[in-house]
Amino acid sequence: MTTRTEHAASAPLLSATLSATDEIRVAVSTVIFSLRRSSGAERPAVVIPLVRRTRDPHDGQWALPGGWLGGAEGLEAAASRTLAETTGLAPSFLEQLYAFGDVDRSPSRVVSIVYWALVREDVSSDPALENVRWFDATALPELAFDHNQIVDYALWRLRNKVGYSRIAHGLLPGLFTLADLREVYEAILGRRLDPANFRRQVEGSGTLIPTDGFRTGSHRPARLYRYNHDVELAERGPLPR
Amino acid sequence: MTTRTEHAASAPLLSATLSATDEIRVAVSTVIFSLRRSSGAERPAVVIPLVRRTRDPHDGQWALPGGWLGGAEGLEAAASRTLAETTGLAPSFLEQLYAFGDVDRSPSRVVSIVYWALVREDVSSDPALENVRWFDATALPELAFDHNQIVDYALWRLRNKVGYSRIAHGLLPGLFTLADLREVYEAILGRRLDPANFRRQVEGSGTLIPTDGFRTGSHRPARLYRYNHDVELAERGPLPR
DNA sequence: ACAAAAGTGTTGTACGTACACCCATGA
DNA sequence: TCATGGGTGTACGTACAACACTTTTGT
Repeated sequence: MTTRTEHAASAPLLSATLSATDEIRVAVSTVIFSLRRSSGAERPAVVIPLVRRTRDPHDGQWALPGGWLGGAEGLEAAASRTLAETTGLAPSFLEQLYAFGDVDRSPSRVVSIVYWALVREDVSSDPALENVRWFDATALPELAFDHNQIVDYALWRLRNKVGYSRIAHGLLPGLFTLADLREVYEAILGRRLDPANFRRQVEGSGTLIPTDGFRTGSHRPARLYRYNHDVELAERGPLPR
Repeated sequence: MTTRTEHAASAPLLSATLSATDEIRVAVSTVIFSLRRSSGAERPAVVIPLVRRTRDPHDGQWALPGGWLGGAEGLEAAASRTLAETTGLAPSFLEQLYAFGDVDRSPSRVVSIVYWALVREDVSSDPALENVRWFDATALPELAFDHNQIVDYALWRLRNKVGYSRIAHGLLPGLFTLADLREVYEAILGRRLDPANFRRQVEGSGTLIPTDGFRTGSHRPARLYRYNHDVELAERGPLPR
């Protein structure tokens, strides 16, 4: 048995089905989360932008924004490009989700490196773009390729990560009340949280800085906070950058 | 601004540096963890197999086992193949780690999908293979490419995951004592654990089944346990398989 | 008998949850 | 004045760390 470790040459092994690598193409897609408050007095909803396909594999269906990886472009850079082209915004959080490479996930052989991102809700309703629509992440239509599974996984990661990191701040503008922040958690987790306990938890975490401002408008004014940028939104282990 | 979502065609965007995708090749590598008990009365050590490169990029240096992704081969299948070629063993745990795709991580453009795996220590010392050597994971030489960073990240994931899942069982044979299991945790985490508290924690988790066997030899005999295969080694969210 | 590991019991602290209660504002 | 959300106080239960203690073997 031969040991194959070379990254610069490949010798056929046992089976002829291990064909040349040139047939494999690399794509980068991104699951972009934002928040949309329905015009009424509703709770905010987690939304993601999808793009309608205009070509043959799954023509007409909705798909995640993405594109081919450029030859002089890193993975994260490709995801950022995707994101800018779709939303026109800079993400407050961007992380690799997973690499999908099943043989039958596309008619041709495609390995998709999928990222997920958060964008603040400020201007995310900036629809100067054709063929882009924002969907409620919990009520998606049938998407192209395996993109439904991918979004499910991204949602799972989001809900998971919100429990042990401070990424929820990445969905809010610079100034916000504790009720705003709690609503983000509630929208992501899908359940109500106790306001009193939530306050103490997040106040004790050292990630919030109280300001002198208050939000007035209804009932007792609520203090405005801003995010403490000394702490990272999420730890990523010993990964580059 | 044009929105690009097509997975089947790529139109050049703004810059000519986004060249054709055919130059990009996809490799799969695997960080394989096992345990090695030094012959003396030592604590077990976390070890990984490395392969000496015999070709030009980083010729002679040690590198992670891996190879080119086959055209008819899924990502996980490619990692399994790698693993079998290196150790001759079936993994007790196999999970995708990360996709590395920086432009300058190799002289040619290579995107590496990296997996990490656990193999039980039974036969992992089966060195019928050339150019393969097992190294203490905490004392590695300088490796080829960015493989030192990759191993660091895999070690971080291992230490992390051992805290909230039962993957430690994946490093032990079918029957083991609580002291065996505790030693695995101690080897991975690098610190001693209280035997009394450890016992209660793991007994209460429902993942262990006590057998009638005991291990004798020194002092009071210890009960042998086996793993409860009804529970998964680790939850993976809504991922396929 | 003694050393050492196997195994049990007890206690204190930290933290999350539930919920009662007061405060400040708009209407 | 009342309704409502902002904000504080408190009691309970679980989880975990620390550590004293008993049990069972080999030597």
